[in-house]
Amino acid sequence: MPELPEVESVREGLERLLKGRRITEAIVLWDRIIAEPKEINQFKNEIKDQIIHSIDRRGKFLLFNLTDFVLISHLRMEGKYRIEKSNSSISKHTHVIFKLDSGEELRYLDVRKFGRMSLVSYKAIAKHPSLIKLGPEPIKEALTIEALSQALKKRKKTIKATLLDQSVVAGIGNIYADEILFNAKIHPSRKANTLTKSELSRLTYSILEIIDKAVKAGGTTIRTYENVFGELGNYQSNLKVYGRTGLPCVRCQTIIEKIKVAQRGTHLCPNCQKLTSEG
DNA sequence: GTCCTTTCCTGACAGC
DNA sequence: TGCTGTCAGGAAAGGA
Repeated sequence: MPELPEVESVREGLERLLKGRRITEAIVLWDRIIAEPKEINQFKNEIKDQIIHSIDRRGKFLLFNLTDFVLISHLRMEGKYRIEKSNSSISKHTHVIFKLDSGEELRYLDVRKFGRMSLVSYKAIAKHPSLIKLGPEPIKEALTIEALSQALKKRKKTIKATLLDQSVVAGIGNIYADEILFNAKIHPSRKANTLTKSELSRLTYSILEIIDKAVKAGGTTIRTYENVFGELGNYQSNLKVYGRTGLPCVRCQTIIEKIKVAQRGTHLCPNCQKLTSEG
C-alpha cells in the first residue's frame, strides 16, 4: 500500500523513464479509474499528444506535468505503473494504457481498482479539491513542532486517525502511522488534543525521521508494492511494530498487540505506548 | 468545522 | 473440494 515514501520512489522512476515522452493515445479499460473529466472520451482527446515534461509528488498524489494539463494520479491501495512493450500481453489488472512515442506503453495496474486519475488544466490545479486541503509535507522545512501543535490543538479524535488525515500532514498512511507512534512512544488511541509538549516534540521528530529513512530505503514492500522498475522497497526490515503482532517489542520485549483504531488495524507495544500521557 | 459511516474492489484466508 | 463470510484499506461523499 503505497504511502509517501513508496510514491516518491515511483515518481523518481517514472520521471527518469518518461521525461520528454509524448502520449500518442490513451486506452481506458476500466472507466471508474478516471475521475476527471467525467467523459472518458474527453480524457482521451485531451491527453492525446501531450508531452510529459516532469513528474511531481504532493502527499501521496503523483502529478504528471504535461503540455497543457496535469494528470493527478493516486495509487490508493495497490495501484502501480509499468512501462512495457506494446506487444507484451496485457494482464487482467491493467486498467489504463498510455501509448508513448517511443513505441512503449505506460500501463496502470490496480488489483482492487481503487486508484483514481484526474486530468486538469494548469489553471485549475492550484484550486483542485484533492490538493488544496493537503497539510504540510513531512519534511523539516515544512513541518515544525509549532505547526503540528497548532494543527492538533482542535482535534478531538485519536492521534492515529489524525495522522491518517491528509489535511494534518500529507503522505502518512497506516504503516508509517503505526511506526511513528511507536517511535514516539504514544498510544494510538490518545486524543490528539491531549498530547503534552514533549510528546508533540517526539511526534514531530518521529514523523520526520521515519519518513526520511523510508524514502531513502525506497519505501516498504508489504504484499505487492513495487516501483516502476519492478524493484521492492527496503524499509520493511526496519519496521519495528507494523506487522509484528505476537512478536516481542524491540525495546522492551513485551508482546506487540494489534487493535483497531479508527477502523484500521493498529499495532502497538502496550508497555512502551501507554494510554496515559507521558507513556 | 469536525467527526463518523459508507462506498468503492478483489484476493487471501478461515471455517464449515 | 467448494462454498460463504470476513478482512485489508485511502479518499471522498453524505449525514450527524
